[in-house]
Amino acid sequence: MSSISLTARQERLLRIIETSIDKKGYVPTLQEMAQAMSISSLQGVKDHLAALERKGYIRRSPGRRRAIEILQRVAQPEGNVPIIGRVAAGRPLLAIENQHGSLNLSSEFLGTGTHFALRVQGDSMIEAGIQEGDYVIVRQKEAADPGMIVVARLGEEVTVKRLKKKGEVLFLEAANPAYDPIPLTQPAQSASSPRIVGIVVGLYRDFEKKR
Amino acid sequence: MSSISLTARQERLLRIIETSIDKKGYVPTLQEMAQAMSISSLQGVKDHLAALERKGYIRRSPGRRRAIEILQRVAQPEGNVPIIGRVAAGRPLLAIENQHGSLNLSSEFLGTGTHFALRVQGDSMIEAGIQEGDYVIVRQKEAADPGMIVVARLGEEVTVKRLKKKGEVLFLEAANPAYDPIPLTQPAQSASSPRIVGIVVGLYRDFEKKR
DNA sequence: GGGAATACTGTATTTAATTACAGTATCAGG
DNA sequence: CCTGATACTGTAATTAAATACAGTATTCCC
Repeated sequence: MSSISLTARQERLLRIIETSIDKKGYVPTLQEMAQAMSISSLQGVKDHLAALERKGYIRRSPGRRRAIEILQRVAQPEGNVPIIGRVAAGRPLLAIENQHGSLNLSSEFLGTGTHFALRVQGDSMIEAGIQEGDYVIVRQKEAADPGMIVVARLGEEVTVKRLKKKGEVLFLEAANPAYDPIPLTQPAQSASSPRIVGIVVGLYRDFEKKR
Repeated sequence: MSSISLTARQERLLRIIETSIDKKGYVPTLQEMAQAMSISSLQGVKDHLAALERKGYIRRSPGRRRAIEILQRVAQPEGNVPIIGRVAAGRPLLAIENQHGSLNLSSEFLGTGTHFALRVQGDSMIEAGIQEGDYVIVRQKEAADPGMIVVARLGEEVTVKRLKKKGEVLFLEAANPAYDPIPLTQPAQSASSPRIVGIVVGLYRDFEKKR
């Protein structure tokens, strides 16, 4: 999933083209691109397009108007939920290297915010109807209400747990009683202490390829 | 979800435009549309576009090239799974009146074929991890292998069941043992006898709005 | 320190694609 | 039976938008 890197200006132009296609449904003209990038000459835009084509991000049909085909996107389109693999402690959660594919859900099901999907390992949430191999759809958020199913980071590991409140203390509790509840200090005192990274808003299960 | 109806030719043109946008990412030219519709004059295409605009399906920017915005689609875009409401015995399954919205899944998760989504009512499949209110993603198919979870029509009702084989006879069995298994005659002898309409390939659960 | 890539300005030219105009034929509704 | 909508053919005119050409400045790297 790696690709030739773009300069800041080239990436900005590609984003402009992507946005126009997503919002209006058609490709902008060179003049519109020039305006959006604050370039007064069309040649500047042409140079950027040539670079984008050379790097394999777009394909043009010479001479033809608005005939730009996007081969590789830089921005995730609306409703596109990236599937995250391993979650390393130091790295940002949504690092590109980590993406194992994507799920596309209508925004009516997602609501607002940044979302990602995570493959569930183990059977700790089996009693909440979440099985091993399921994808949980997570909205990135550091606060959650008791009763919600959350995704939390414990050092190098990421787990799906239910948030419970006993007295004044918040606990991360597995639906499976075989696991012990984990107390939560809020706000997190150190980098290694448990931290909520998001709340589970949806679930997807694939009955065919249990990879 | 109702709208002004299109003539056969108008609908065909709209489909051609939609297909071009979905596959290539940009709007076709009038000449390309004419060729695709086997019309030798551009005026014929212009007339159809005028009708589509008047009926509110598209929006054009006069004079500007390839500036067609689609306001209302006729064909479901790739990966778009319609959510079906009630399933009446006489009517076709995918009747438009019946659509309650749509789920959008990447084609990597869908595979080939026609799909629809169905909201699960009741707890008959709770032991297979399918809960009330879940959406099952169904691939339309009349044949299924034993062990698969299928959607079957029994007169006016539609149920989600597991297909089992006992000797030479196929049964529709609920995961919940409180329900009795239903024998299946294959091929179906009459309109009222049980009939498989599809196999369950995926499941989506919304943790937020349990409408 | 020279050459190649990036990142532009500015004007002139060309052409892809839309419009415009002038017709013809069919069908449904009042 | 006439009017309005649909469904075209065919050619000419127009213009939106891409090219082409001639430069300049900056940065990176071998």
